[in-house]
Amino acid sequence: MNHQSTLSIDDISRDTGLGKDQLRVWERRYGFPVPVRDEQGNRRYSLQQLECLREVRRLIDQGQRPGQLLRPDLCQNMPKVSLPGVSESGDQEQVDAWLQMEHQQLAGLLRKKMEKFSTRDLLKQVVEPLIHAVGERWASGRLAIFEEHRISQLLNTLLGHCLLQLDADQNMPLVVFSTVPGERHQLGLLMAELTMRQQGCRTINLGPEMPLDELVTAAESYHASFIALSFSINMNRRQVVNALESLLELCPRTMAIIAGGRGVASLRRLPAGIKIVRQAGDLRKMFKQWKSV
Amino acid sequence: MNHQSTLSIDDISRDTGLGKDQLRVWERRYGFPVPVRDEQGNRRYSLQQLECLREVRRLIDQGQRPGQLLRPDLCQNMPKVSLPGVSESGDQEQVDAWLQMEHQQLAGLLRKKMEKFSTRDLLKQVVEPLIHAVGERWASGRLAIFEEHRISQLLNTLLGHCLLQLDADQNMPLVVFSTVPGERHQLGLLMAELTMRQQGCRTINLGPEMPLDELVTAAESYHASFIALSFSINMNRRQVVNALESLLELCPRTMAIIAGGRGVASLRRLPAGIKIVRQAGDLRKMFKQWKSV
DNA sequence: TAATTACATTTGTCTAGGACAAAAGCCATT
DNA sequence: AATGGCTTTTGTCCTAGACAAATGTAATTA
Repeated sequence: MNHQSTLSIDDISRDTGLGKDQLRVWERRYGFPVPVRDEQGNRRYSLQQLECLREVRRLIDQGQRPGQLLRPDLCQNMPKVSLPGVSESGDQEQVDAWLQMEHQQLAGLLRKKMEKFSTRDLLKQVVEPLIHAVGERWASGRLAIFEEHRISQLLNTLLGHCLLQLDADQNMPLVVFSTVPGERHQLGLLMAELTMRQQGCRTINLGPEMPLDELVTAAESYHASFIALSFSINMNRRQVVNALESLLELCPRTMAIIAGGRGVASLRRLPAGIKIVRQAGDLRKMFKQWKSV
Repeated sequence: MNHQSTLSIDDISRDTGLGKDQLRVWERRYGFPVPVRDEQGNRRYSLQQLECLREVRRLIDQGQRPGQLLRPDLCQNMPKVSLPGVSESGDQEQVDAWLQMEHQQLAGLLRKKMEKFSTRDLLKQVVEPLIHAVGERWASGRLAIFEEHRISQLLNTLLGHCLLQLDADQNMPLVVFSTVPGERHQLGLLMAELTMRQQGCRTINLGPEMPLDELVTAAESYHASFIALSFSINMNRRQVVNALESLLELCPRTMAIIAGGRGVASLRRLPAGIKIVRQAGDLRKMFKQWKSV
């Protein structure tokens, strides 16, 4: 009795990241997407609509507005993705080659690079270009979702491996890492942890999506000096600011909050008392300041 | 203008995992939780209510029913958690000690164990007891959420490390790993990947929560022979069966689906054509069969 | 020219109460 | 113990209205 290859509003919401209310109100206002109804009157979407909505999601993330974009006939003629003048980095070709390799080969290659390079060089020359390229491609629709996941997962294990080999310095501060609920990307988190561990910090990574009050409790219970959060470009500003403000309220004054990642780099004004990391240099400055206290 | 230390329905939904509709309908039916309202009539919950709802969540996951549990005065007198007669394993004391260690020490210890033991022994003697203990403690409320996350994350990097050291055999089948949307736990996934890689399988881990259609597309594009899914005990049966049925419809006949984990071990009848892994031995049998085709 | 300010529009999320099917509990029968 | 049928419980979906936060646009000031 499975509605053959049509999807419920719940399926669509899960697979596109759009809210259920959002889907219903779009239908009411813009006439898209209009699903068929089953015998109980529940919405049933087609696979084509799912595909289309994923595209819409990407375009909106890039700054397009629903009112401009959504028209009843959208499934038929999807506007081409407007490619922003991407400043492709120099390693472009190399990264291209990596992305086209067979998976086991790529894994082997990265493992070798890991042994050859220092952690610092590995981040600069391998991890960052890869993450950057994947992000670019995904945003412009040139990379399948599952490919993004595959690479993320691979980098995840790779970075974890690096991390295990770096020892912490008991005289350096303890930093707790996480992301706010709704932010699932943890690569940025691992990169941040790696960078700080490299400087000798003691680090505890709680993984993604820690409820804010739990996060504060955790940091207190571990006697941490810093809470570090990472925000990917996909997070919308409102969510980010909202989360940071809530966190500030919950947090004791003695704890410093560090925010990093693309989702936060472009923020104009944000809650006072939050430190934003835009460059690696900012970190060193921060710890210097911390030591002098 | 931040509503000081009261939470919106969105906050509560995020931090407890309960649906917004669910919260509203509970209020209507059982008189709990009843939030105060702000000047626009929107619900504002207290921190106490959040705490209480988390407890409720745990109890319901253990099999209690909302109608029995929820009463208007619930915040005042919370029923004690009923401890099931846990059959603690023999390594109990050791695991206890691990959980109470300082984080950096534990990390160091596990790293050493990793070097000393074979992958197989590591899984049996370190990883499985830890996961089991964490699961037990979490379910009975003896372990904070953030502690569960901390250990999971640590094991995650540990397992990733093991994985990088195992080589794949070109003559063995290619297996793609993921979890269905809604299943966020990825430790089981890593354990499964490790187990199969140990037998020489080529593996691709797509990380958790891959939309089902994407998952099938991925498996086809990599020319995989198997799709392996892992289900934690927290998934409810309906979701599991539903997901598996949908997947079967999308999947070409030449692809085999493997399901494993606590969430699937207790299932009576499930869609035909899905292979369930209850013991490690099942795997060997499966591959033997595969080779003979 | 660039930054403010004021006003208009767009857009996401909330609300209420009704409806209904799937899940769980219960009881009698094989 | 297992099966089939009945009742209750429970989560999710529905509609349509409301409103504030975000964004765009125009006018004004430095």
